Amino acid sequence: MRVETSDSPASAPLRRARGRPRKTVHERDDGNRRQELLRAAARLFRQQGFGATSTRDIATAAGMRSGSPFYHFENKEALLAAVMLEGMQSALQRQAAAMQAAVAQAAAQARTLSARECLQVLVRSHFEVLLGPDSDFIPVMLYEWRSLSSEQRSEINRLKGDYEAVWVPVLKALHAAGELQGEPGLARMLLFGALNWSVQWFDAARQATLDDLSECVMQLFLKRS
Amino acid sequence: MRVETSDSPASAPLRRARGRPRKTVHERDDGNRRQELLRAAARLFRQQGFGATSTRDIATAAGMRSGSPFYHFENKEALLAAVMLEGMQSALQRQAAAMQAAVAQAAAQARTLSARECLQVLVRSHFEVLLGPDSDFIPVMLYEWRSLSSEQRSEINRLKGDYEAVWVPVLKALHAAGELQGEPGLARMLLFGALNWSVQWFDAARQATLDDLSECVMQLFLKRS
DNA sequence: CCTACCGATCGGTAGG
DNA sequence: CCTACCGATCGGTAGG
Repeated sequence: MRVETSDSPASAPLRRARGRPRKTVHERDDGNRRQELLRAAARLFRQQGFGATSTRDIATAAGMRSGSPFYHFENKEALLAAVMLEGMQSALQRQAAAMQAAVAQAAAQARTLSARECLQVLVRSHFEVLLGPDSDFIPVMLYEWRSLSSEQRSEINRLKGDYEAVWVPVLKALHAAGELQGEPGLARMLLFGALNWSVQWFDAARQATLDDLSECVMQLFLKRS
Repeated sequence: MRVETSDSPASAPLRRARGRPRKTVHERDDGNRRQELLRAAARLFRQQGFGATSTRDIATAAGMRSGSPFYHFENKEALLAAVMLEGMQSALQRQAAAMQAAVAQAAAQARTLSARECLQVLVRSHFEVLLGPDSDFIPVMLYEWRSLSSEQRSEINRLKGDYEAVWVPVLKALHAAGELQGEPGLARMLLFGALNWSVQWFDAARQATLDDLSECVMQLFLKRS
């Protein structure tokens, strides 16, 4: 479920009445402005890199003055970490939604999903996270990892672990069935590489659809059983 | 195994015999000092990113003062471009050497290389370029591409084209034989992604060898024929 | 969230 | 390649 950031008149009254904020917490209730900062930061970090993007660039892109991002985030690194966190949460939600929908559809036909079908769903969902709408957050996480402090890495690493954990039994089943070959640990990393690299070359305007891409992955990686 | 760019082989022992400390002045040995700058820049650009690495960091790592890199390179961007150029030239040399050695070995047995064997050689050579000794240059090229000006990109793009051109007929033959499936253009990009992503996770100290990795790639991507 | 501002650092240069 | 230096920009802060 994406957070709506475009100014809808209905959402304004829903926010807390003006007044003194709780001083201890930085992340106040003004989700809207904060969200605009996150989106601007994600876009600029992706286009230019973390090191080449100034907090002034981000402020300007979000329609603020140069000091204002530090009202929402402690420092530039915390902004990067927030972008990555948002990206992972969104990715986990999309992954879970895609799996649940597929399971429900199979159940309606009184059958279960094959491992092959599971992989298809995961691959397709992964491409959507990488290349679909609002897809700056995860590429930033993938390609700016080294700019994070080690403290911030651990929190996001937990979510990455959750995300990958869904794949493991699927890949294991395919390997057991002989449909996926090569040492499973290495094979998993190679597969993720094939998918993640797509952010470097995929151009939705000129090339294949995400369905084409997913189909190619299935054909390329899986053996006939 | 490093490529000497402008040094004569005789000059290295000469300097060493004098035991000259690096800061001694007025010896013109541009090739060597330039090479030290390139190596330091490659390492730092890879570790920290282009934007997060100052020219002072690089100068210090090469044993110079802050202004000295600009004696060798016009500006910071030109230094980045030089790192990438060096990486691609080295990669092309290694690729050509690996292919020639394999072809010669097959010829000694009065036979030709199969497409499968060609791919094996290319994959193994690619992993060496990415993960072997002196392997900072190509990862910098892969992950700092956006920091290059468009002028500098075109020169390096030519070399990238040369590098990929060697793969195309091999992949085409495997596709024709049914050993490699999926739309060939997409399949090539997915394959490169699987390989290139390895720089993000491979740890030579704890994990498999480059031979293990190459074997896994072959098993994962190729069908039995 | 803005105004006004600061100390630090950066890429780069002049001259030897 | 070093010394000495500069203008610009950066991350970040005080106070309202």
